[in-house]
Amino acid sequence: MKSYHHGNLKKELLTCALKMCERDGYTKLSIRSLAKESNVSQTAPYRHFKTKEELYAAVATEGFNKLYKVMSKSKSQDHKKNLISSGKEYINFGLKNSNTYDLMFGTAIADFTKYPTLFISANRLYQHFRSEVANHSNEKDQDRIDEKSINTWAKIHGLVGLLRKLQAVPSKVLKIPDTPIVAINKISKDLDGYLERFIEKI
Amino acid sequence: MKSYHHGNLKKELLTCALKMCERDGYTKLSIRSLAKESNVSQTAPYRHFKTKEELYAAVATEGFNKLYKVMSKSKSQDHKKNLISSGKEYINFGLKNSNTYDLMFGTAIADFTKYPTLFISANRLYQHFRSEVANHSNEKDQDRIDEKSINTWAKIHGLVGLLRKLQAVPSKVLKIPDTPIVAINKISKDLDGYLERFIEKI
DNA sequence: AACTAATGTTTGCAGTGTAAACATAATAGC
DNA sequence: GCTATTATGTTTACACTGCAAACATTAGTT
Repeated sequence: MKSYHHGNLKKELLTCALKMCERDGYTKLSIRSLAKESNVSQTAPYRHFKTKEELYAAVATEGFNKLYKVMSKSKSQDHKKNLISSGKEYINFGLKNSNTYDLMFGTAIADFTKYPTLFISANRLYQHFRSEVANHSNEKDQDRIDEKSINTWAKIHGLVGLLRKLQAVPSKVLKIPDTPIVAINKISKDLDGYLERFIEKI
Repeated sequence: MKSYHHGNLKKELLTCALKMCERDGYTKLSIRSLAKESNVSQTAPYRHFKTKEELYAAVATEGFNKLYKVMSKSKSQDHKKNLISSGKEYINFGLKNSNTYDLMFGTAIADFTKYPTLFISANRLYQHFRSEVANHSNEKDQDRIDEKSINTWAKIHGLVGLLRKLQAVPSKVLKIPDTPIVAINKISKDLDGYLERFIEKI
């Protein structure tokens, strides 16, 4: 028999939201549909997430944690290997979890520093990435390390955006010459080679 | 006296939508609010834009045309100057017209190739950018030119994304050490120098 | 056992995208 | 010039949304 109080609704809402977000996109993730899929009343989620943005923030936080996990997997002595592995994992995450990725890096959450746990998760990810860049580049100057890190991040982030455009397009578009799509497609087909060249220029 | 038929509603809706989009963000741009601000009935816009996405596409197209305009302004003999100018204009556009920028490069329009005028505008912009990269790099191999172009574009695009995060954050956050925000802020304060170094690595 | 706080439901409001039925005006064919 | 057609406007309607307020039930403290 179902009790009035759910007991662990917040956690259940969050995992449900993550699932829905990935399945339907965050634009389709509504508080009401979330409530319905969790078998509670329409407004029950408001006891745990004051606004929709707060729910977004919670999902995004989970995203950063997941991404941190896969990016800190590789612990080789070879720093270059670590960085390449991280890059691949990042791209993979962006392509496979594209809807969560949007939440993490898009504009749905206006100011991510408003949500402490989100802020912390994002910072931790950056610090890890930064240390990999520092290790690889043998750089000492802290400002240079920062610049290289942002630099590299920006490039990978931009690349993910472009690869996703490629994904979204019907395949016949690939036959139209002189479009950015065919250029991206070429990179996509030799992503490993691209990343090798990529890393040389960091 | 106001006639039943507006006469030029489509154009008026579009300019109004552009204005509203920039003012309030594209998430706030609703067909109903657009209708209201244009002093027509709630559903009048549907005679000109079959869906909301089609309206988005129209706004994004205008965005690409605007961006093309400012990026093809510089016509120096010095190819490097042209490229730097374009980069600056791109960043500037992304920061000043951030909401339109989201529409152009975000996921609100699932498949931009579905809208021919949008597709054409985006392609034209890419071709222009690509020719600037080609001119600057003195490269002949077409595949390399494509890769360099995508490369550079990805990086600038990513940078815009990060700079916008910086913009969105309250200034006190800049005092918290060891965050990506302070790293981005450093770049932001010497954007010209950054772009100079940037272009050397293309 | 009783008071309080936490967490659930019901109800209600204003706003949304969009389909359908209808009204009016511009236009094309005769 | 009259009429049939088409383009473009309005009204109405439906299912959905975020969220506030009032209420119900339970868990935790004292």
